[in-house]
Amino acid sequence: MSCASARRVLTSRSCVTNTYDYVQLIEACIASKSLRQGKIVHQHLLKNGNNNVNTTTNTNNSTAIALDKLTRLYITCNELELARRVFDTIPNTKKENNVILWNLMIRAYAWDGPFERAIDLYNQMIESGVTPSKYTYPFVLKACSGLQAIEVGKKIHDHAKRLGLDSDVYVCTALIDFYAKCGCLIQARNLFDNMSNRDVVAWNAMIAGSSLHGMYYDTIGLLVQMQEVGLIPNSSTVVAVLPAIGEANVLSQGKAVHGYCMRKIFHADVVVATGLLDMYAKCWCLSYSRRVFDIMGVKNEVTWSAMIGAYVICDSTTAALELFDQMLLEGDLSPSAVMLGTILRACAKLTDLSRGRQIHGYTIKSGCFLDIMIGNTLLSMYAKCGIIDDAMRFFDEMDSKDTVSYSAIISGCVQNGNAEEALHIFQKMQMSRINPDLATMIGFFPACSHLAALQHGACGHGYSIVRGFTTDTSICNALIDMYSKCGKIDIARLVFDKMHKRDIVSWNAMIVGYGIHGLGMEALSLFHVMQTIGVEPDDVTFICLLSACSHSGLAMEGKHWFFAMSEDFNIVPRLEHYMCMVDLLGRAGLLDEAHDFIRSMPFKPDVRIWSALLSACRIHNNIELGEEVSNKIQNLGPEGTGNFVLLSNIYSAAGRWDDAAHVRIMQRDWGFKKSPGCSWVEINGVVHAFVGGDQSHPQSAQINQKLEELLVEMKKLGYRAESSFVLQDVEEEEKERILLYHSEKLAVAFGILSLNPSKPILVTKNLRVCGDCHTALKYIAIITKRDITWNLLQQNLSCFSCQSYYCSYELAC
DNA sequence: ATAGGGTTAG
Repeated sequence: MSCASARRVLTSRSCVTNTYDYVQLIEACIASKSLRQGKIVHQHLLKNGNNNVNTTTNTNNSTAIALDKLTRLYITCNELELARRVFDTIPNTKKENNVILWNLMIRAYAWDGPFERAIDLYNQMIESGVTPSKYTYPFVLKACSGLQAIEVGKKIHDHAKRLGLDSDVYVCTALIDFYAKCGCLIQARNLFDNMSNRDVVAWNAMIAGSSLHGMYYDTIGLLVQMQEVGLIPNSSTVVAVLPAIGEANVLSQGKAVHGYCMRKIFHADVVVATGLLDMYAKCWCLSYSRRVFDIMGVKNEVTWSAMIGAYVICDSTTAALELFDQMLLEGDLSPSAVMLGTILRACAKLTDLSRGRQIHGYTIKSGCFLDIMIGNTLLSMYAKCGIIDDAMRFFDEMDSKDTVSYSAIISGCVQNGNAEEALHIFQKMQMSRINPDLATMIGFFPACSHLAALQHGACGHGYSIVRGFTTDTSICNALIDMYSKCGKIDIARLVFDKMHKRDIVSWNAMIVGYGIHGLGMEALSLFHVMQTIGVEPDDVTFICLLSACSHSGLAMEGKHWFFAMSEDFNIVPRLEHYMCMVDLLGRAGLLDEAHDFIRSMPFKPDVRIWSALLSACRIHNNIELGEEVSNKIQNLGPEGTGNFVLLSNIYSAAGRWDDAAHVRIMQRDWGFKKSPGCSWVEINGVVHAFVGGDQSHPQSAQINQKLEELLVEMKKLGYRAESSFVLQDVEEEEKERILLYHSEKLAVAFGILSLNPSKPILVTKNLRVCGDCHTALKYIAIITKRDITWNLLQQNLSCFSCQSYYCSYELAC
């Protein structure tokens, strides 16, 4: 019966007497995919057909057949919910021998999700006593790999084995595909090797699995072997191979595959062409990507997404947004969640908050707002645009959070200068039983670095070893940074030496580590090693190297490498490099040279450049130049927070109290706030912070008492309060009191009280350590026989006495 | 076929 005649039957109100007629009507609807007509038949069946149900076994049977057909119709028309509702009304007794209908239903879920329902249905099928067929397994296993449900999949593998179906080519290929997609490449390979007849599909499953997990050499090896046994790679093989080539950045291999596609005329296939486009982008060949894109006859939504993504990968962010606009103008396609995610990442890269907010609105309208991937991208976009409060609120309001959500907020907090909150969220993450993965840890270690939270960092290191992350280069880079900033330069070097593969970040991080420890010669010799083994330094390397020279007083070497940078390494110095040089010359006491250097710069000096010089004026007590530089900073406008403090301190130290007060008043009038000097110490994983004169700590009384005791002992050894560091005009005795309650000393005293005497005390400070505290610490270390170490956070505000960022009392300063 | 979170410098 055709659909048109079916419509006639229904609209003529002629009586459909027998359910068999319904079956024919529905079959007509399936053939023409006519959902509307199908629903009308369904209504009739419900009204009239019910009368027939339960009358005779015969009609009952045919009703079941009609319901079976209806289920198929709804599946064909992508109406999964309707299909399921009809499916559930078919009595179990009528479904026992109908494996095909079960398979169809499971396939529908495996195709569009929710995957859980495919697995539920499979289990229900077994419970109802229906024996799965070889067609059942590919579907239910696809659902398992979609959910990465390894354990469930293994159980299903057992079922198949018991039914003797695992030797079937289809089932076995499905199993290989499942194991490979879930990362169980060894199991997949075992099954593959034991197969008696491997067809192209089986090879493709194995290749796709290796490629997906970035196993480049395995992937290419399989591709070669497949041809050796006489099989010809098809377009699916090519599509499977491309991601591995892209990830491994092997352009030559990518071109070879492209050539193969041309010969086989695969390149006209949208999927193949999109794969090629993406591969070229990952090899940073944007122009090739664009050429593939431009000559494509058919482009679909994925193609556009891939091309826009290609621009984002290659840092052509503006071009990505332009192409997106062009696509919207052409008007045929509406952006998917994946594409919106890509656009949001472009906004984040450009810190284009208004555009990001606009896309956020769009995701709400289009409903893909609920997609967890989109949620995470939005979260990260807000964090990268510096709107951490919005990011936090967004995070709290997210319905479901996964590892990525936590990783994004943790690194977001660190990026926005709130490392303490990052550690806090990391702890919450563990309480909510979401396991930190590799990327989480890469975000977590910098939080430890910022707080010098060595215990947290070392725990994270242990966890990373257990989880097998420490073979990863980025993890090791983060560890080098963490250990060196927590004062453990030796461990940092150990991590560096043990690394399987070092990239430029590893070398830079290690050089910085030496720099902040005042080990300029080690930094230089590492730089030398780097060159002898042929590692090309980048622009960051020179910033690291110059700052290392600066903090070790290696002015000559610094100057040499600054000029060599552009002459021998073809690296054009940026403003940052010039800043390092001003800092280097200034610290070395070459104030005039530094000043001349600023005048000769090809850039307009900004606040940071002048501040570097001003700090040098403070170190070398050059009031005249200090005043001049300070005026320059004031003329630059209200960016120079904190510089008033520097100038005021210069006056105070010289006893020019009126001038100092004048600067302070000016600062107040300009509405600047000085960030308070703050010191902290980590005790059993808890960070305790103190500001000067702080009495808010629960153990404040004990701390004060300890300090008074120490003062007596220190005086016996010859300590004299260095009152020039008290920048207020008060009596000597008062000055001694103020100095005693500086945040540095509070933190040290608390460390002595709380930590086992055998344990070293690491005190971290956000600003320069006061010279009196520096001296006092040496006495305290001797009196208490403790290993006490400073850790300074701000590069520009290094240790007052030795001008190293990080300094141990044992150092000769 | 496209796809979320990540390391170094100032």
